[in-house]
Amino acid sequence: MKRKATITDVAKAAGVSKGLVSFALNDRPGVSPETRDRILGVARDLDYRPSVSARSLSTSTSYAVGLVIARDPEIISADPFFPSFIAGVERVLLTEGRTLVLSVVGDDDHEATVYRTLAAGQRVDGVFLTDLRRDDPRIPMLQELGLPAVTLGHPGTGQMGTGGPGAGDPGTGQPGAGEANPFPSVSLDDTPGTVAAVRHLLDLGHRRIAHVIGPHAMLHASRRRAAFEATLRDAGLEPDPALVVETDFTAAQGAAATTALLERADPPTAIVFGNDPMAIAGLGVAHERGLTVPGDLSITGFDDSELARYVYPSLTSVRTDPLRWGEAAARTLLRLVADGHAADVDLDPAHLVVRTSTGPVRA
Amino acid sequence: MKRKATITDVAKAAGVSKGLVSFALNDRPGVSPETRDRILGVARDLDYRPSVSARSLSTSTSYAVGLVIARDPEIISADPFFPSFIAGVERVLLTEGRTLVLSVVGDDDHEATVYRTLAAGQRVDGVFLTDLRRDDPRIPMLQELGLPAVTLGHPGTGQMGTGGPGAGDPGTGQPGAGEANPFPSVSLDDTPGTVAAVRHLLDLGHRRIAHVIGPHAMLHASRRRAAFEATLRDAGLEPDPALVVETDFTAAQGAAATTALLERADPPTAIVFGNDPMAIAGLGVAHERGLTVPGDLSITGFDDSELARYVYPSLTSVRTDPLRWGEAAARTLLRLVADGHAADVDLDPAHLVVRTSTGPVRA
DNA sequence: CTGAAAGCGCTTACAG
DNA sequence: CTGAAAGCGCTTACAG
Repeated sequence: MKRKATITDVAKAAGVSKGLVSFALNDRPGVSPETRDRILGVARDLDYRPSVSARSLSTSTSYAVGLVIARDPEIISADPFFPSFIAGVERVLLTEGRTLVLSVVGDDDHEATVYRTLAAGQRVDGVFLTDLRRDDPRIPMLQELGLPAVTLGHPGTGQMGTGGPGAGDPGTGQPGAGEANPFPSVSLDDTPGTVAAVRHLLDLGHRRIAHVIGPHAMLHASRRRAAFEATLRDAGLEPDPALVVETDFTAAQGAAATTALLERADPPTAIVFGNDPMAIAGLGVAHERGLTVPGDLSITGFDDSELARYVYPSLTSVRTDPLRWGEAAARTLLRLVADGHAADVDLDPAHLVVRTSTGPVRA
Repeated sequence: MKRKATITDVAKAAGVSKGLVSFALNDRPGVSPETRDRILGVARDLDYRPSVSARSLSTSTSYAVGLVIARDPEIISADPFFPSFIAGVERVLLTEGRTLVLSVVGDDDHEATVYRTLAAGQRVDGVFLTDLRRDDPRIPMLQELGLPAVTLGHPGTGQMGTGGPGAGDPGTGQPGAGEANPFPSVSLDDTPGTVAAVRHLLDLGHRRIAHVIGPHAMLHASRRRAAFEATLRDAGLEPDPALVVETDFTAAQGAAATTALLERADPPTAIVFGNDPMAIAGLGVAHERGLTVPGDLSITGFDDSELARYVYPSLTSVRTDPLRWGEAAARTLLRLVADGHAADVDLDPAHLVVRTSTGPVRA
């Protein structure tokens, strides 16, 4: 294990100044081609790699971006969203020589501390903001800290895309409380997926459709709920609040919600779940109670994880493509950090993937 | 967004030298209590946070550890092992002011590059080595790079604990090819879990038991296979190589393996799967083919993920506790980085959690 | 117990 | 096109 070569070693070996080596390496103008090639050759021979901390100190740049996930460990491991999202992020970071700093914090208190520490210590140049919440306190905090960020979805309207209100899209909801997003957003509108799921069930004759959603505090939960209810109203049905159950996204609460719904005097004939693990747990509960799916109960999931296609019956789900989402978010964040601004990105909206867990309501 | 306070600001405000501030902050001896308190007070007032890159540059320490995962994104998101492991790691990192640098690389070529870059750029002070492979090339590489590491399991014998060969444990296998582990290991012996799963099935009367394992190149796959076969031999049965199917750990290949096994002229009456997603996919295939579980087919999983208890029938699985594993690995790595050495850790071995996906063989 | 200074390995004006 | 020097914000011997 030989001592690491520094820029001084390279300069000496190439017979030039450190400054020139730096210029050559970062290919900035002002270095003659021959000198440049010579320097690069020497650097390669010496297996020279710049020290990130030295660069960071000079440039006030960390060459890293941060993701802090404020969910219970149990949920994170059950829900395939984040692993896929992260894989997408990594895909672009790797080619850009950037690094991902990941933080998993249980509760929200710790969350603020983590952001402050990351920002103050210059650990990261920017962060991803996921699981947007109503009047998300992280947005002003990040602004105050001067830490660039990219939001997943619009803070005003959840994850909504540019679609905007109109064109007969009943799930649109109101365009936010007027608060503009100071950060670029990368959105994947899940409204069409939710709407399609409900319409699909309506078309199959279902009239009592339940909705098992994520934490109310998360914007996308309330937005999906709005889309869900608007679609019902569009069909002339009055949404029954008793058929909406809030959960923390765990399979455990998905199962509990299903049990509660099925034990009602007037149980639903279909349930729309907020993620696949809950839907799979719901499937389990239905089977356990001797119900057949979709004969007695239709079920839809959300996110279309790998398992969706392999459970029995295979799960009708809404595909959101977390991998591409991660890629787009990373590209946007890098651009924001580099240029000081970046345009909003709207990915292809979520769409329904119909499989066999949904069927006609029993006559 | 006010300018960040530096150590110079604190020194000035406290009327002392930068050096003394540094001593006070890192509570090293040689600062009078009163001065110390004054400095700390000023630091708090100014909301001072040391610049990590400046500290890194002075101390040649990055205050970060690395995890590079060389699996296909698809697999990572299906398998809850890593998310849980990472959550455990974070739990201890957070309290130690350390940070996790995560890298996800598809293929193994990129893997080496990533390690070299992390090491050369001084991005991390140490790394976790997961998914140990036969004669793992990463071990000599890391040694050469001078990058401290902690291995999950012993390189010689897979994930085996200290249990060692003997005490009637048929799954022990040979104690490695003599190559000593230059790094401390944190092990969670999965042999007892595998043995218990097979014995459980044998007790239920099963004689044709299949094994759907992970990639052969991964040590734990071959070690579990050895444990599996030894347990069968112990019961006087000759393992049938045709009943062992290698997969890449995806639900897709778990499903395919199940189909292949069930289409045999002499299908198995029980299948032991290498992870839960494959087992759940296997469950789906069985149901799809009109088989009942466990009536016609018994199934066991591995890792005991959250979903295991909520599918139907609930999945008998082997609990490996990735969260505690992550905590222990992080503590060990931090100790190694700080002290230059750390003792091996053996966690409680994996154990079987019996649920309802296993039952007596049909008469 | 405290201060002044050098050094970590880069980048970046500033001169020539 | 190239060199010499200052500076980024810390830590750490070295003196006193």
